[in-house]
Amino acid sequence: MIDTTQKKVVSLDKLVQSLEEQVVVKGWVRNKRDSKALVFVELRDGSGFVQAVVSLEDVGQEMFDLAKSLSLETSVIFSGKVVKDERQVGGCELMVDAIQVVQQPAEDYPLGKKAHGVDFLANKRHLWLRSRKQWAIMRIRNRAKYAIHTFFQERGFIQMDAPFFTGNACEGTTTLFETDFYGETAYLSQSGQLYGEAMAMAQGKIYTFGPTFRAEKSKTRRHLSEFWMIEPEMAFYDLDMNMDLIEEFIKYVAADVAEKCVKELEVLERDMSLFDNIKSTFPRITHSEAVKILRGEQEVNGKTTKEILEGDLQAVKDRIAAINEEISSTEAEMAAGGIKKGKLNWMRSKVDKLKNELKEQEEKERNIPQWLESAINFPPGEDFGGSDETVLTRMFGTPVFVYKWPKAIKAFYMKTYEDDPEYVKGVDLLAPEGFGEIVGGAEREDNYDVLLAAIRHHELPEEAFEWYLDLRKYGSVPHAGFGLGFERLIMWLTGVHHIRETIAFPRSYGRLFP
RNA sequence: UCCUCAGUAGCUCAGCUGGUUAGAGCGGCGGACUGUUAAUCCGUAGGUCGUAGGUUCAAGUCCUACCUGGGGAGCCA
Repeated sequence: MIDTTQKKVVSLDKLVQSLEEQVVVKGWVRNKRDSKALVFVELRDGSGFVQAVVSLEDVGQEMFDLAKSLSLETSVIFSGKVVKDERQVGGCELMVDAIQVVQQPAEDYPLGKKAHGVDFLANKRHLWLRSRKQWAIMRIRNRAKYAIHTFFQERGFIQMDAPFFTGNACEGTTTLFETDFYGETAYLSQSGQLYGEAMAMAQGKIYTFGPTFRAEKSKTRRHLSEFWMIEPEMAFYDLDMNMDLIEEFIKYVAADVAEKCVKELEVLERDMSLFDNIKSTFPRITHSEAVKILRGEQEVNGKTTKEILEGDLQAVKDRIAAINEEISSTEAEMAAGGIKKGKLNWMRSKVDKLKNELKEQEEKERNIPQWLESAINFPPGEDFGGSDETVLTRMFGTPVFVYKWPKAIKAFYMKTYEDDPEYVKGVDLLAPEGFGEIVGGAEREDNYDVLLAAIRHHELPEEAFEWYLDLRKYGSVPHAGFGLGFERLIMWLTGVHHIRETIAFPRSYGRLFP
């Protein structure tokens, strides 16, 4: 039994500050390697990681055998001396003098050290969260959330909570979850925006930060049934001010995460060029310009979509050739024999990785011509598909604002251009690297008659919008706001290619457990 | 709802135009190794090949339906 009251208990992220001291650490066994007189135990405690070294000479046979018997994810308390070791990631390791097992699992830990498939991991999400990569993502999510609140709080925004139960499908477009509300049909909220507008007329500048629900049977890596959204709403803001705010906001959050989550981004091997690209001014183009760019009628930095995409396609083809070459040469080498087992394993895992990359590249090879086809033949006045967003941001390499949208494809509450009534003052911010639309916003229609006409035109139940129309009746002002998909932002910041990894327990089509 | 790909050991996968008794690595277990970083060596256990039909002398392999999952479309953040 280790007397934790007599010794200094240290969290692993701070361990290096206690060099040459006797300390106690508490955590879980992440991995273990043993030999005749040494056991290496990799520990994690939530704050960080360390390698603990148990030497037979130091601890005696009984405790050494205990160390040897530790299995993955055993919860433990170790005491020992912190020693400097440049070979270790944290710069130090723990020379153990005593071990206490808190709980030793009776069964093998289901998650191995080798890669698993997505379905298996999703079913073991409650355990998957303990792994390094998920640990890093959850910490970045936490930091981003903190940064978002800080950003708005420092600028005088008031946080508000919009209701989850709503009486009507407010924008009338998406499929919502139905529930029973004391005998009445209620829906789970798909957006807090309309309520945010009411609060903005009371508080000036507000933001919501809560869950929203969409019952779309989407099976893509960008969709969730339950996700978190940040929805600021500002009185006396027009579209330009809205875009200024979005840009400042995104830059602030990204810079904060880049500064405060260095370790986490390292674990994720995030390509840090993102955080440089984001420093430049985000281009602002109208929907009509975006269409021209897609169709190849307008160049970006002297290049057309055709030139860029054909270049990308060639690069993909070269990569495929290179992968195939590497796979066959490695396999030939393996078949030739005379290779040590360790090396052979290494080669085998290399081939596995290459084959996976090959599948991805081949998918790209199939996709790019379709993307180009879709871009070049893009019908003016339509909304963008996923590939069009990818193509568009590919042209710039930075986030891009697309504003001034055709009225027909946008929501009823967006303000019409006074001098160009076929267009509305909506704006989307598209993230690069294929992450797609992360922000959707607009200046809201503030004229009572125009808004009422829009509600009727969209055949929405007028009585449900009476209170919303009231906002235009009593002291209506120009106002604007936007919605940021929190998980999409996290995807982009972390570079993970699946939105289901950005939230602790994702809810998506076909996934209710764990 | 539609298109598309997949389901073989606990996990990740191989299994060719159907043809003896179903393969590997990891993990497990037993043993060896004084410094290892999913990556030392030897041995060992582990499978009604998603389900149900069908074709055939013969089905993991071909056909049909269904189930489950991946990716995408639609819709969106």
